[in-house]
Amino acid sequence: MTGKPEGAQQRATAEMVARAAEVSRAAVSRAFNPEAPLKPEKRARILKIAEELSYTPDRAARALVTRRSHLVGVIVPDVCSPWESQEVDALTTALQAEGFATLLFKTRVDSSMDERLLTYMRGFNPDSVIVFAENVRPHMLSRFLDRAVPIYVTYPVERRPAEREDDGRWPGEPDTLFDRIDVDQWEGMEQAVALLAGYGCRRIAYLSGKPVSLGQHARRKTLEALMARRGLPALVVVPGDFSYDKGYAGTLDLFRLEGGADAVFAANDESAFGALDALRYELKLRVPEDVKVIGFDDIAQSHWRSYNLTTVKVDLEARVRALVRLIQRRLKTPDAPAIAETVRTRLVVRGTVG
Amino acid sequence: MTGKPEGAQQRATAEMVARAAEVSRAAVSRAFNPEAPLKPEKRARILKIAEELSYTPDRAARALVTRRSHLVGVIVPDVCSPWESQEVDALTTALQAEGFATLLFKTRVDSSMDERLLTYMRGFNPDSVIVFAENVRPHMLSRFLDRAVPIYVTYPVERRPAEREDDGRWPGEPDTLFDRIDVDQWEGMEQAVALLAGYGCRRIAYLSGKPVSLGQHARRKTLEALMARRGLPALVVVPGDFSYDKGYAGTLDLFRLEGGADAVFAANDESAFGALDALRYELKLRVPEDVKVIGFDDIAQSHWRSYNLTTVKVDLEARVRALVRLIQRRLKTPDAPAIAETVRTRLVVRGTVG
DNA sequence: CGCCTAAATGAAAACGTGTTCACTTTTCCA
DNA sequence: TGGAAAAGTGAACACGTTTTCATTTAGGCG
Repeated sequence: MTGKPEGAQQRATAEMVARAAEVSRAAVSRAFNPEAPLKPEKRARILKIAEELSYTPDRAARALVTRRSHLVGVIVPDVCSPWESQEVDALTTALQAEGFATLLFKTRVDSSMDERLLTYMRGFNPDSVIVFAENVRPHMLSRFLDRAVPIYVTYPVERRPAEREDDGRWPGEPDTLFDRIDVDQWEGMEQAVALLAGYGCRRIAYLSGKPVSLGQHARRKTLEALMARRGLPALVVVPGDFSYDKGYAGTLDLFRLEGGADAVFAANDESAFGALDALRYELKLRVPEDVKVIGFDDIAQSHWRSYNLTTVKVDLEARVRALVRLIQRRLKTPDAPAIAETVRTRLVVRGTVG
Repeated sequence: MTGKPEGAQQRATAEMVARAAEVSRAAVSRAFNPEAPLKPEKRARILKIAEELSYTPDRAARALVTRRSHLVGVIVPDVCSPWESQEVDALTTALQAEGFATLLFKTRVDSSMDERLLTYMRGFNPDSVIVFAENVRPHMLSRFLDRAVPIYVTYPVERRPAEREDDGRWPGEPDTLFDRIDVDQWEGMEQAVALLAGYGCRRIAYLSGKPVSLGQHARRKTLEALMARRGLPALVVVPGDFSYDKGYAGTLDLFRLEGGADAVFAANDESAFGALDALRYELKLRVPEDVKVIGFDDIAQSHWRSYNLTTVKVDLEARVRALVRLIQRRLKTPDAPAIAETVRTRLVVRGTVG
């Protein structure tokens, strides 16, 4: 008994279908391309025979001549993270519906973007590349990928002030080379700060994510700007790395060594869970009575009864829709000017505030 | 300012490298294949020039002639689920290290396996296919994929009794056509039942997963066999679908309508969280004092303080290692007999028991 | 220095498809 | 019915590789 049993026929080829249908190979090719001119009854006959032989055009061969692989490279630091897996899930579904396939690659968010990974990925000829690693800056990508390949970097920005303060990390405006999806963090965070202020919170702590993440950096800047507007005291910044464990430990440090806070604003939901558990089980504080907690993302776990987290929701569906729309547009008109779409955020109020 | 600026040169081709290095195209090809005969200094020169032109062999073209795409198709029902995302993550890392890329597809676990998806996927010529959808039976796959493509179905089985009782769903032993990774659920569940019995639990409920899942079905069978051995009363089966919400609702039903239980054994960790929250926050019962709870998988969230779940851990790393090992073996010797590797399970004791 | 063997090399043939370009057939209108 | 325009069709080329097969070059030994 072998893994490749006797009947292991090779895949059917267009040539074989052509022979069986007594037409030319070109006709077979045209049968699978709806726009190509071909007499309807002939197309039907060809497709029928193709079905019987279970023939499908070989995408590798097709890619060679059409310059379209229908592959979309997706670079993600950590598929395990609930937020990223949610994003990969939605994206894969959307791409699949449009005739693409997801080519998944992993990088480490704490390493600078691996040059080898980009070269490696390029070998597969993706039609497009989506980078969810927030530490990746476009100028890295431009060195290694063909300009013809549209690249999408999801880069969360603060909306106001329009000028970015810490621009050393985003030099020379190379971002206009790429289409971009921006997450407007202002709106949701404005609502969050308003809510906290309404409850009289003054001393607010920010439980940060990995320092290399541009997104969490923007989050902190936004928070500081919003608090300054309301005349609140300076933000207390607690180092973190997006993980539950760091959220837990950081919160312990905050309350044992740094004098605590009225509210903890976490860079993402997962670390907010860590903060919650530290407050409740280790520090014996009540949430929301003693301390308020707010997260960022609104992952599926946030509505679980044990956490029931108030959080700033990013419109993931809209983000994925925009992404796919931009890819299609770019592939259709490669020379169109680069554009940036913006995705909104809004506060979801649950049990950890009020 | 356009998305495809003036300097948008096409990708370098072997032909261009050959011309620049004043050698033949064949030499360039050989330079990238370490086993191919080529004078060392010449290889070095070619590689240097290739580097300068940032040339990489086109994998689509290469696949056409070598019949190796270096693509591995992975079919997953739901990337969002913590367990599956953990598996995809580990697998992607391992495949990447071996020179493969993950081609990710999504199906719905509650649908019967979509035939269109398989045909669609086949068009990309994956070297191998890994199916994590537990409802997929091999005979579906054999109709749509070439026999030359090794397929891996992860199929959790009960170890003892060796004979499977409900074999209608796994007809005619077609499984020997494919390499297989089996999860031996017996060992870990034996430990779990022993622990529960030690605490005097007699009325045990099983919070099941989706009915179509062969894995959860095997889990129930194993549990029943283990309980029968110890002379425990019959298992109380609560319908579920692996989700938190169903775990929550199912547990409410169990205690309000079915008379409750001493212990709840959930088909996976996520639904165990639902059970826990229902017990604590809605039914006002104490865990583990009033009711014990045990999960299955040991996902990352299980050690979070709010849950701190006792659970049966599946050795994910071993499973992924075995998977990659089997793929390599099959690609090297396509005619080798099909084999099945077994992955162990063991109980991780945390706070929800004892 | 000359022969024989082994290693290195390039020309050319695949691999399976899409597409151009002539060519043939059909359709439509006068 | 004739002719022109339109539509349908097939042969051949291109896409970028790997690999076979002659051929050339280098190497070792007498």
